[in-house]
Amino acid sequence: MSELDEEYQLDYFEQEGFTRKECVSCGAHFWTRDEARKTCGEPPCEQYSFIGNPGFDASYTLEEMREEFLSFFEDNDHERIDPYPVAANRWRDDVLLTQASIYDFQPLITSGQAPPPANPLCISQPSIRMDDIQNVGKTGRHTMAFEMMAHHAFNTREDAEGYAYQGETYWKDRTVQYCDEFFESMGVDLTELIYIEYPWVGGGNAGPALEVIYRGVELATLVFLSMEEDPEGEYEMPDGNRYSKMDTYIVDTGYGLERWTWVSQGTPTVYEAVYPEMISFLRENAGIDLTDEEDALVHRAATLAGNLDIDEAEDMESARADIAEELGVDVDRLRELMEPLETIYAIADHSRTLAYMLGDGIVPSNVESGYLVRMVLRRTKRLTNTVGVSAPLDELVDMQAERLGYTNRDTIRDIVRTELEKYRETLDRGGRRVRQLAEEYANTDEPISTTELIELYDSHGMQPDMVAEIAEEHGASVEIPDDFFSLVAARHTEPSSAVADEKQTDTTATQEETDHDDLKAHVSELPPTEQLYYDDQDRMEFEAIVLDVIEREEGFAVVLDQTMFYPEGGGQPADTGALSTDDTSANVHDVQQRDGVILHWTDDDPGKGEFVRGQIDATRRKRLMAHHTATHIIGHSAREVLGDHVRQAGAQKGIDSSRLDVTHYERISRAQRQEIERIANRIVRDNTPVVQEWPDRHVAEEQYGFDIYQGGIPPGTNIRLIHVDDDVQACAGTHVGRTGDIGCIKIRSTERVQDGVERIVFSAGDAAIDATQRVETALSETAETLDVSPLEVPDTAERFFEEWKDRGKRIDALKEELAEIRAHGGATEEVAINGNGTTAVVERFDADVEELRATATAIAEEESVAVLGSGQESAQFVVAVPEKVDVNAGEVVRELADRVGGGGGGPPDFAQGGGPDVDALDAALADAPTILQQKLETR
RNA sequence: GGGCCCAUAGCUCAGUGGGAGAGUGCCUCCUUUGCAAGGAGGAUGCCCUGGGUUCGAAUCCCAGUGGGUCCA
Repeated sequence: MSELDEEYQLDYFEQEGFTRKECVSCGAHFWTRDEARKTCGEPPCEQYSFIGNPGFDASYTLEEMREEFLSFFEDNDHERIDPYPVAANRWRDDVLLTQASIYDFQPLITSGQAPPPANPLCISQPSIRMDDIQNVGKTGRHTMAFEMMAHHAFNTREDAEGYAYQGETYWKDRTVQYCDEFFESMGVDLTELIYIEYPWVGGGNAGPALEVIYRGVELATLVFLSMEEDPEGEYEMPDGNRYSKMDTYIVDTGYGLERWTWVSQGTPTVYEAVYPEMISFLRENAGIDLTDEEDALVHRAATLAGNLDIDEAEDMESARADIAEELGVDVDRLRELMEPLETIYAIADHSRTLAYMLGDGIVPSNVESGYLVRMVLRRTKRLTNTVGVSAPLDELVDMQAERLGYTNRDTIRDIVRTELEKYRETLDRGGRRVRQLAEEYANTDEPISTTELIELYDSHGMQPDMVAEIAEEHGASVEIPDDFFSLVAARHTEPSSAVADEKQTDTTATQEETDHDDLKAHVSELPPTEQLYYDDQDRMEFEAIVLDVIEREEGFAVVLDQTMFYPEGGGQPADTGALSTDDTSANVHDVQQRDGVILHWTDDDPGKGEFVRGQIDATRRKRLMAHHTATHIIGHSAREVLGDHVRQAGAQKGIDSSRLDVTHYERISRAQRQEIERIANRIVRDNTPVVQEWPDRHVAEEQYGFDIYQGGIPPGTNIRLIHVDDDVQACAGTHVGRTGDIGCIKIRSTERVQDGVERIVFSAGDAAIDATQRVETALSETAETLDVSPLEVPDTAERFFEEWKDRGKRIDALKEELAEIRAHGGATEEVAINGNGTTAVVERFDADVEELRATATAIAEEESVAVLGSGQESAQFVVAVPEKVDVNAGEVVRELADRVGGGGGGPPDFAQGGGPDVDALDAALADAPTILQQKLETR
């Protein structure tokens, strides 16, 4: 018996008369009340047996089931928690989407650094898993969007200290008991339940776990999260890594809402149970009208399929043949009936996914979660096309959004429409490209090359099957290689230079690491520095005692008992200034925070144990404060103008300007920019106080929502909130006392930093005046040059530009005329080249090539060879040869250009060239007749 | 965050180191009872911006701007 086996020896199992058994089919260990049971009950060892035979007291809708679960646990002393957004990157940076309820509490709460919102708690957490996207609709059981119902309890060991929660709430026995009781409340015969031992591993944590099986389907997973990865650990888990026990141990359960709803209804597929209205709407909309006989056939096929262990779309394809045979129908007929329905199931699921994503404020983009939304949206659009759903996609998403209770439905629809328009343009562009390519290939017997296919997909977003469809309409064939997507992937594996870069970065990182470790040793000995900068943000002087001085390669790191210097963080740069004693003064050029200890980087050693006076560079700090508060105001104004989906995607405060990156699905127009600026300055004029408070984080979340975490999630039981007008944000930065202290805010530019992310660059206070004046100066100077008033500059500039273009045209025309006159008017002299009447004009006139060219052409039209040279800037030749003269202009030019140290060339009838040696120009021209004669003779 | 692609007439694009092009649209005229259409002629352009290479850059190189796309 391995160490882990003991973990499953529960008192509760013993009291209830469970036996531990080994599955005769797969060897898994499981617990059951049924003495006669031989297998673990889960596919492939056993099949589903709930379809058409639920065994629950009643059937439930999604909403009813959710309520049953939550109120059951509420009745058992759990607090009901509102679900978190599906955009998990709003509180953690390691994942994009919420995939389970435990995600809500990682990493700060699971590690014990922050308390849970309630303990114990229950929740129904919307989650999105994109791994199975191609199986959705096909297998009858996969969904991309789902809700994970869960109850959680957070515990710490008795001897553990310093955690945000203390002691044991409950652990394994109670968890299993709750599970039994909940099943019982649904009217289930408990002898049918099976608890399979199934150790759980994920994200650096692990623990024993039980899978709860009922009638062939897994309805819950009870995870006892209690270990962390540790090479020295005593437990070896199925992933091959070693783990050791943590001080915290957490009950992490998962009850899939969709599965419970499905099982309660016993329908052939999960989709019919979960969104029946949407399915019937889509069926009607797509004109899928089955006869009673067909309907019955589909139902029987789905039931058979449901009872098979179909975990992949490919398996469905092979299973289809067996099902068809069993039902005594043709497999193609069955496929014809089933496929449209499968597509509709997927559309319903994807629309729900989109509603969650967009409703929770994910903005489509070419990066991160925004890209995931875009992928799902485009996929859904393609599905609606294949099955002939005519209802617009924004309406489908809206149906789900309404059901899910989102209030920002107008924005959701707007984003869907904007995205669809973008997709349409992409397809237009790609389609044209494919047509063009197809026409080229149509003349050959070759199929369109794989290289082209990859290029079309990777750079132009054209799916290979779409390419095939379009190409075939235009008479070209396409062969899609089986390993197409791995070929695309190969294109993304890094070239050698990138590897070198990476190594470079690695060394730097290692250096920093060493640096960090070294400091860490010092820092761990020291108490956290008291932060004075929050007490009175206007004070710029303080007194402190030097606790330690760490000598660095360059300069010193000074640690004080308390400080007013703000360490770099939250996009706000560090303060600078000085630390002085009676004897010395050290400049502070950087300030950093490590584990609560603030390090002042100085150029001098103030002396350990000394009493120092700190003086902060007040101008710099005040500018930073004004910019920081202004950043909040700009963000708030942008949200007001552009919509509630606007979220901070990054920010950097500065002395002269700051920037705020916000999520938005279109370019910010000039009018919108000006409106944001107007609102921002109105807030400044209102001169409202900027208030800081330190509420309990869960109280803050409850009251203001997750939007307070614009700049990341701070640790701790209490968090610092900054109120600016109606805007509330968790923020560690320093701020002005009243909005009026900012003076004014000037938006300087907006740029698109990524698709879906707009950068707003602005200046506050003095810096705003400076910036405005610089622009004004530039405008004034331009106005002076044009000799008009600044307001007339745009019209005047446009007029000048137009005139300038007109003059260019006029000059070109005049050059043509001049060339004509030169050629005809006897201003040139013809020389005979040979006895057959071939003549040439050899001339130097210092003009630009344009003019030379025009003249040469005119001369050639008079049936004379033209050899023209110009000494303007460099030596330039133009040679033009009439059609009937057998001389290669290119060869002549090369000969001539060689004599001025350059080169040249061109088509046989017209060539140009030149070289840097202007002094040799005349001599070269003098040789021109000879050269021409030679060229003629060698023919 | 990274890779790749694109920027030329109002629009769609060709041109890949030496003379800026096609189709469509536009203007004028002709044909036609009118429409659809046909014929003839014409005007279109900082060839995205700034550097560099070159005797010479729409074309090659670098940077920037704007857009697209795939991947994590």
